Amino acid sequence: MLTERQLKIFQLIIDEFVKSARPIGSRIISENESISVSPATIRNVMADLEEMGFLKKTHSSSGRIPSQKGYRFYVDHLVTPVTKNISNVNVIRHILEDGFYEFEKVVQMSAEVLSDLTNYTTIILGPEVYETRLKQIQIVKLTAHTAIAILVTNTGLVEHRTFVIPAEINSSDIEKLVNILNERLAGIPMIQLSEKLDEELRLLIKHNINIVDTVLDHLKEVLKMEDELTAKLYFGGKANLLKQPEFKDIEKVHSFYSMMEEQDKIADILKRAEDTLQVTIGRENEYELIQDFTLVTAPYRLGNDYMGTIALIGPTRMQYRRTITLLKALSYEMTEAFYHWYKDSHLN
Amino acid sequence: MLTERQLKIFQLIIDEFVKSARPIGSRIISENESISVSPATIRNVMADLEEMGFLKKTHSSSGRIPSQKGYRFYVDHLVTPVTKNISNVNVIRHILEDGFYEFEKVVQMSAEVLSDLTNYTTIILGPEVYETRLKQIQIVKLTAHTAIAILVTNTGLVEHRTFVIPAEINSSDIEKLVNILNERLAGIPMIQLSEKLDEELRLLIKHNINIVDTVLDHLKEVLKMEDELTAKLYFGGKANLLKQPEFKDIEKVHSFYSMMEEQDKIADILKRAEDTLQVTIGRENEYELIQDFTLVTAPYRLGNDYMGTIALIGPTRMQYRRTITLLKALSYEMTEAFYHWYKDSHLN
DNA sequence: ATTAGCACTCAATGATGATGAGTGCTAACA
DNA sequence: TGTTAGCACTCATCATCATTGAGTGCTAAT
Repeated sequence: MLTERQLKIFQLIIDEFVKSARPIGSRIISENESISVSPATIRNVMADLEEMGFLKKTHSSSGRIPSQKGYRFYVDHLVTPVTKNISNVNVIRHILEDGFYEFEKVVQMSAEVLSDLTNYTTIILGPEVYETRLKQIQIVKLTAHTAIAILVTNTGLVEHRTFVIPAEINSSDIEKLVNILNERLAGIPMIQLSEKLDEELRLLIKHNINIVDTVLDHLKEVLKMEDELTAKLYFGGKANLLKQPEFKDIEKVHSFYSMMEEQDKIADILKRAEDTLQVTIGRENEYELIQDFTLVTAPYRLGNDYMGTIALIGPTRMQYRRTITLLKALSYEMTEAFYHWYKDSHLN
Repeated sequence: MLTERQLKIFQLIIDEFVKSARPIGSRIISENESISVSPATIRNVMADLEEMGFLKKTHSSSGRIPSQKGYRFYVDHLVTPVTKNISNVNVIRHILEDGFYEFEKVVQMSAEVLSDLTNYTTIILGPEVYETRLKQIQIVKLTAHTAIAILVTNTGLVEHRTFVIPAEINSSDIEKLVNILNERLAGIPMIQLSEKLDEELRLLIKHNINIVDTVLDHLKEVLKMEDELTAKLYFGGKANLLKQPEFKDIEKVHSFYSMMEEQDKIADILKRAEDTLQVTIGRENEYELIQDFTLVTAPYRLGNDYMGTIALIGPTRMQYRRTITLLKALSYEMTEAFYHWYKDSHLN
């Protein structure tokens, strides 16, 4: 176990390093008011901490910087349990209360605010589509041979897609079609729509409406919506990390942005974060391109059901306390907001 | 006027500089097969070109790089009139043909493809909303006290927004409301919807439907859609410029990204590009933050009406011929595609 | 008009030394 | 026995300086 003094010095080193991004020497620590021992003593402590693997040097006579193990320990044992930082949490709450008009916009705004507050990059994974159900479908004839299908989900997401229709089809047929679709498909999980249409509705529709098969084929394609159905990612503060000194060479910038372009990979990782707030530091990340960073993730829920994940990416030299506090707050507030928002949508 | 030899050497210098991004010396030029004079002679020619303002030096004994005036001259007089680069143009055409299912996606994909083909950053300005009209409106009740209004424009754009409704209001009232709205508002320019509702429909609606004023107030707000109504920007290849050697220092990267965040400014600039293909080089740009770059813009149309602008941002050291060819091709193809797509939408 | 030759300029590179922030170790001290 | 002053040592950083080489402009010869 660590002595109290060791802990204190360790914490100070982390704090200083997070501020300055430069190796911390014994002198800087000794200048802290709360420290009454000499630099030499601190050097001894530092040597101990290094031996235990919490600190490391950049070269043989440099100051110390936290190791990955050091950060891990810091996060697990030294990050004090969320002191509610009132003003910042309020910012978040206000957004969710005032601006709660639309899922996508709320999420997008949250991502941006969180990035502004932390100076890191936010990624929010939207609700799993497996969970969302069709609320209503609408078809709007746009030109003589094209129409737009609009799908509204129970989560308030609106998806739309244009498709080709034969010129012969008339408006009242479309109206009938829409009616049948709504009667039979409302409440069905989005992921099953296409299948249901094919298996259960095709005959029914053809019985009732004078409609060509191609329309149904197109509609089936529309209902598949492969791309749209995978959960969406919302980004905030993509450019924020440019401010961090660890990005002084272009190479890192480049690799960061190519990482951010691999949305499938990112989505995969965020999907796994269903449980609770998680901090994954450097090499702990499975995905290679993130191994220079720390990823902090927290789920948000609808009631008890996992809905999606909020994530922050920053340098391993991260303001962990602040980040964790804010992320916890946001995930809590989002969960709350969604609860109030949707609590009656379960009823109908 | 320039002699033929001066022209040839000038062109070679530009070509070389575009490739290498390094000042070009007389030796490099003399090594070109098509040049039969000695480096000394080339130096004389270069001195002439410099005196005329087409070239400049980075220091007193360096090779030459093109000046802004040089690029201007190159673009105006030496860029050969678009030799159709078949394979690339075909890529563009395929996207527009195969993928023409939805305006937004086509535009987004075009932006990305154009960026991939050029390695610069693409910005596409969506259709002016002043030109677009309401095709149909739909209201979907989402929860007991919220509803989503969905607006489809004649250009196939789908906008939606959630708003609060009183719990009392019932579905058949909403249906009636939607009917009236569609009867009276279809074909009206998006920009006037809110006003029309207030001035002409308020009484009519209240006459026919048992509805509270607050609903209409909310609806009026929804129809305003301030943010959504300003033409949208679609980006492609935002990270591409990182590859260019002129971005080796982080400062430039940073200023580039802050420039890209000023969407209003960018939209303003692109709106002015209604006429024809324009190349604006460095300081020719009014907007300061772009003055290190070259902006190439081309409009796309619906018939003869200006719809929006396609733009490429790259370093002044740009592959002008290629860029211009591709941009012309894309603007032509988009105009064509929209024409075929919408030609009958004028009729109804 | 062209070009070989030459002196000159300057960015880029690398070697050298000084500086200083930092260490570990030893010995003295409380 | 834990703390600390003192000291030799390490190494990144920075400035200085010389070298190199790619480039120029000018002059004189072709």
